Amino acid sequence: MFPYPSAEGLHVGNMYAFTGADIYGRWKRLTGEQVFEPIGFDAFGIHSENFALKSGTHPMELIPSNIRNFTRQLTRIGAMYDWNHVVDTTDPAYYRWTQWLFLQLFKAGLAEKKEAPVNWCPSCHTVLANEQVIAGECERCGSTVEQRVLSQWFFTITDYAQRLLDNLKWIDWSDSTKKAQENWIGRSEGAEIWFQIDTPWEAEAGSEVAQAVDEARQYHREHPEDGEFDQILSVSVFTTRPDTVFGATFLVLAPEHPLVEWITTPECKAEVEAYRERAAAMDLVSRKKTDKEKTGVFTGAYAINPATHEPVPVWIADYVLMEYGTGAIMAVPGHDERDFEFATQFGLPITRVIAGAGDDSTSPMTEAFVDEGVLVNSGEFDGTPSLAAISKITGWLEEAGFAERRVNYRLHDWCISRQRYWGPPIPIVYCDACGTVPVPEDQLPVVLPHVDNYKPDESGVSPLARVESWYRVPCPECGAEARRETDVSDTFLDSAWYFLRYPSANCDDVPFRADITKQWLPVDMYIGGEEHAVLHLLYSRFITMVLKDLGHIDFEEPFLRFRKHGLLIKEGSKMSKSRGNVVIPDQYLEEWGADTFRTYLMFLGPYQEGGDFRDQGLQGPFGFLHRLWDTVLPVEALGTGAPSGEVEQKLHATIRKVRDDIANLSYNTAIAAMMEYLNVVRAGNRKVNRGEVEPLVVLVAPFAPHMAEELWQQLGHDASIFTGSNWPAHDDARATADTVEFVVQVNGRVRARMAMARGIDQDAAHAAALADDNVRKHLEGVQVRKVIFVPDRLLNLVVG
RNA sequence: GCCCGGGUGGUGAAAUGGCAAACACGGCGGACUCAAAAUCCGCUGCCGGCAACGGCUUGUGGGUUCGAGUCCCACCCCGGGCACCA
Repeated sequence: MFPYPSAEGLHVGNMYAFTGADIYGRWKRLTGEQVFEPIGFDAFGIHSENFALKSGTHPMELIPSNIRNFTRQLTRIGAMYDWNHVVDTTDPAYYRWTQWLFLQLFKAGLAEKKEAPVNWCPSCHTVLANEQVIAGECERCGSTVEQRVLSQWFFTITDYAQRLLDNLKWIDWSDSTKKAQENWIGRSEGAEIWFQIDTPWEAEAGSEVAQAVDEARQYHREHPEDGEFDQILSVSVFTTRPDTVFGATFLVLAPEHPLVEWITTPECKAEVEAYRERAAAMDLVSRKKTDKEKTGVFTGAYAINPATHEPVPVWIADYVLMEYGTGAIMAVPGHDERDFEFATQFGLPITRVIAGAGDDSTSPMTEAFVDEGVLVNSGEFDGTPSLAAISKITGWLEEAGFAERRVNYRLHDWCISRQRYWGPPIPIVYCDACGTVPVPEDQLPVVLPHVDNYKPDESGVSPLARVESWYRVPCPECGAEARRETDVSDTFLDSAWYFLRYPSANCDDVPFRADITKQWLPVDMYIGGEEHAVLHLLYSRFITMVLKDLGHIDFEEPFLRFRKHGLLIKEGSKMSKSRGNVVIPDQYLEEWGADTFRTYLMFLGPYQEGGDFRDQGLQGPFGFLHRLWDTVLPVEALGTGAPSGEVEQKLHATIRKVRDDIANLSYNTAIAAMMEYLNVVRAGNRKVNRGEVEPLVVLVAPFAPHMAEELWQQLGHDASIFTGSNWPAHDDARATADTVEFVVQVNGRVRARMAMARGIDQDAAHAAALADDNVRKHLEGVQVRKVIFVPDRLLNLVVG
């Protein structure tokens, strides 16, 4: 994963991630594979822009200087990057193709413009992401955040929800990452159910509502086969619990629901309007707080429960969200905690329709019963187990024309518009005559102009909207005066396709060349932090699927294997600027060298779980590498005999273990195995042979490439250790020792350990055990009832 | 509330159901040194014992098993993610 080049410079977390990936790549190369290991810079986005605003340096100067600094640091960490294929998302030669990508989605109908509520900080004059709203206030200035409705570009990623979910079954990714995506996509199966409005009042003659109802009635008379009339005068709800429909004692609509205007009675109008206004002003984060007290108002309207045929009141409340399902729910207070709370607060009826163990149809309800049970108070379905009733009742309502089976996803469409400056302009032109016109591909890139005042203002539009000379352009179709889109696109779009660009980074005429892409992609191994589990990794998958569907590539998953690495902490606590405990690699590289630093980072804990960085810990790998150096040099002092005996066995076992551990990213135990081997080689100050250490130099090369390279040359090789395939072969037969340490237990407690020949049979082992004094002592006066024999491991004598 | 991780010596951590604590750090003792650093050697989970050896020990409580850090059930704590998603 390429870094965001911050002004602070390379963080040790970056280096941790990159080193882990580099070791895997270097190991692959040592085994003779061709490896492409690229690096680049994800340099657009609000992060850089905010830093630029604060520091007073324009992003167009700030970013190149940050990239220079990062490049300097990255050349020192010992990674084998291909510096001829660097990608920089802010380079017009790159974002030209990001804009091209937008156009492909636009032409395929996957990009659409629609109104959407956003968080707005009235003092910073900017749209805020949900993460930037803390307790209803702007994280930077503390002003109360408002909700605004803006027109934005969306990618319809929801069209791909099922496929994004299905492919998770076969891609080889860390389980926790797959699980996070599964939760984010949030598939729920259920039903859409229609509740007909039982209008208890006559709409004011001549009013909009009365007119619309008349039109609908008229249409229905002419087209009875459509059933449109029912649709207009009914509330459609989504539920995963159709089994509880007999307990739906009221309906709740989201305050923004369009039907509210139609059904609210004149008496309730004032209150409803006031409530809707309040909800509209509230920021999106605090509105969704679960611990907030339930609020809501009655619309005056009633709807007919299709199961009970009873009228139920229709309310509006902000705990129902317009963007999920149909924006309306059937409230079942007896069996849903939120509905129960709402009903209790407003004195609405609560009916039990599912009985748990020990309940009957009249058991009082003091809290929502959400478990499985048996249906009660549900007409002909009484006695049905609730799980089975889900399908039965759905079918029954379907037959009567009141329901339809439905799948809903929590995943929302991807809003890619940003009313900011530091991003690629969205390549669209608005023309009065031609409408929304895509910029022709041969006119890309739409270059982001250098703008001195790029600070966002209260208008809610991008800073580019103040640059008339830039946004006034002739329409590409009719030539009339037209206006550019002044929003830029989301940074996540830049990073959703960069892996495709890497191998083709030097191609000017296409985003990625077909032959090169075929050779190198999809990515064989992708390593990165869990913080990107959903956004980046999901968007990349979506974009790849789209490009496959549009015929640009022939695979639909970008990363065949993904492994997340863990989080590095410092002496027990999270690294942060405010704590002042952030580890800057520079000083460590200076003091210890890249080889020691890399090896330590990989040794301090299991790579996929993270670990605790302690300065003292560097001593271990430092000593190990130095001992290796001292053992190999001077080369003339090394003996020439072939490895034999214990050293030979340990060598073969070590080669195998290091290979297996690197393949599993278990770097810490790979390093421990190499240390153990070196300890055996050096034990008792024995004479060391060349054949015993030369393979170790190769094993250590992925971790300490500089030193390994030097030792390799000292050992007389001309070419780099990473050319050809120098990974040593091992022999499984020689990796196992002839004798094993065998354990004798009495009742599961170890009473003796003895060296035995490998492959010894039970009788011989038993005889040897009985010859041991301590074992005999523990067998005195008792009878052996059972003997457990585990070959080459242990003998357990069970006595009683 | 839901979904992932995790809880093992003084510390970072190892351990296909089969010797808990590999590998390191730190500490203690020793060699070298006038001395210190560096380096090298030895010891180092806890309790008892001169020792042989014995007992105890992987967050808590139960269970399965000849045998559990590992599997099952219930719970506690820590880290991360999602969250009024019907």
